[in-house]
Amino acid sequence: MSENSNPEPSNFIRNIINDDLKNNKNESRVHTRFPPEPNGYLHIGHAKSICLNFGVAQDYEGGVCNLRFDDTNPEKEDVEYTDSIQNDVKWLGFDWEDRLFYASDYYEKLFEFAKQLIRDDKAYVCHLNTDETREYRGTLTEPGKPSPYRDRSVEENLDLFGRMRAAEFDEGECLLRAKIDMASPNMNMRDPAIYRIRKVAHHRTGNDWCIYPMYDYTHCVSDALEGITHSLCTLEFEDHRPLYDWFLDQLPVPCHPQQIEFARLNLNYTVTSKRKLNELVTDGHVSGWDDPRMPTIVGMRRRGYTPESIRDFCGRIGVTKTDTVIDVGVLENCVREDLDKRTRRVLGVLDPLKVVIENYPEEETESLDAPYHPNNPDMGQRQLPFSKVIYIEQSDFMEDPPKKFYRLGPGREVRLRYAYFITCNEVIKDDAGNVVELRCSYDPETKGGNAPDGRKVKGTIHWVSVEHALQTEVRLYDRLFNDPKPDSNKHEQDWKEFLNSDSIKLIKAAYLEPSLAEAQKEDIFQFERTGYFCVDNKDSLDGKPVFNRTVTLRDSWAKRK
RNA sequence: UGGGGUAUGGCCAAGUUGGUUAAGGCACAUGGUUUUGAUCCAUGCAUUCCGAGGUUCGAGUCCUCGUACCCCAGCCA
Repeated sequence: MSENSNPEPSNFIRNIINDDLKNNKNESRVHTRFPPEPNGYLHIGHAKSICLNFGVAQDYEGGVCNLRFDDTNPEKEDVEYTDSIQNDVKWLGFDWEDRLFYASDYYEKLFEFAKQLIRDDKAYVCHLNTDETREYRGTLTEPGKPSPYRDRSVEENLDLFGRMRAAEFDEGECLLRAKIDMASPNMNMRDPAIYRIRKVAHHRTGNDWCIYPMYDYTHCVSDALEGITHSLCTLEFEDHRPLYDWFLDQLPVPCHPQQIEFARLNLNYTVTSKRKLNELVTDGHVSGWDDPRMPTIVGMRRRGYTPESIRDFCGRIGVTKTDTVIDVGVLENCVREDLDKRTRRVLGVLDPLKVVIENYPEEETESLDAPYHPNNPDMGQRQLPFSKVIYIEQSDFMEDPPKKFYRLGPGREVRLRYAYFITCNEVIKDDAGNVVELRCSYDPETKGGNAPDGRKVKGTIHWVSVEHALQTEVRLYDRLFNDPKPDSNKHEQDWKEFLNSDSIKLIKAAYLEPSLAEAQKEDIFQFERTGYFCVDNKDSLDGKPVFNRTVTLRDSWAKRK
């Protein structure tokens, strides 16, 4: 591939790496890692980090990226999540090859390193309880004060730490702490915890351990043990960097990776905090983590978003240290762009209005050629059955149309896509005055959609033969929230009050062209003039696909109204 | 003056060591093509880079002083 066809994005992290390479730092290696805690499902925010970490590695000669589970808090973690996370990363199109690691792989080494810290008088066992620890820590503006246990001897600390591991203490009874600086203006340096006691089973190590290492201690050491060169994380860890470096400076680790922080992704009309996503699920506002309205990877997948579109999105938004809120429209646009070129066009009527073509023979059915893609003949074509009674979209008829309305109205002529010109002769209403049926006539000369006399029609509408239609369920999804910033802390209201009550519209019986009976799970189509739809990967049955609307088409007509 | 960060058009974002007309995408607007009011194509869209001073022949890029916003007081990550 030529390099100009898809130039690498320029961002501050790549600039740092370029400099490092120029200076022969890290033996000119580039080694990153994606380090999720397996305590939930991955979402679009994680996708940014995944694309960054794997993407950077991919783009440099010999660069690699590890998948590492930061599993140091057994109470919240589970194999359900390690499984789903691996699936999601793979689905996004990335490959960690044989480099799947767990922080829990390093428990024994971490324990030995901790003893080293004690021997060097850089760590001590502290018996302050939680409240006391908080008091001793001081506040943002006042320094903390040293724990009364801070000056225990190396021997005593070694003995105590061994007994912590041997389960001789209860949860919360004591901690192993780093001995740094209780007066540091950086709270993270005020003798942070290294190990705490948790008498719970770990999803991988079972009951082997009753003490678990903290993130700050574990992460930097894990990075170093794996030979990571650039440890990319989000902005809130900026204050932790001195501690990251402190641990590595004390310990005989093989290398000292550089932590670099970037801004996490925020999307408007969306929430991405794990807590809130979880609340949506447990409170039943959505059907699960994979509800098509969820910003989770599984949700977006079920919605019909493609890995390509998500990767494209992550590339377009850039990587900076600026706190920003990206317009979801950018994501939707990436989806449309990808789907436009890859999906087959089909006809489907979601809100049917019956049309009887009076001059069309009663029993006749004809088969019409219909290409799958207007700009790409390679995608082939299928046959469309046409007959006397068809459905068109309710919104494609107006009894009293405004100017600029190109569609059907009394006495008007339109083209049925790939079929004939029809003219509306009569409007039939029910007792309540609702339009229930149109009586039309067709021009046999216009088969295929062109008039031999050269006359033009302004509008082309989609349709489906009633007799041949596949009747199935279609779900129209929309944004989950009405407000651009549902979780802004400036709102007085609870974020859930901004839930969009119309985020799902269920159509029990939509009428689709019969070829769709063969659609397979996760196939995506464009229903002409209405949007992109994907076959639900859960509720679809053989021959009876259920469709989820991925995203609508752009609609400049709707905008005009 | 607790500490750490960030400020470039409606939303993102590029802008190496100061040097001509401040990339690009999204959005928006207008025109063209079109059997999807889709796609596609063309054009337009920051006398200005948070503000005020200053240095300089020349500053988004350097200096000074301000302002706004974000993060930090888990035995979570």
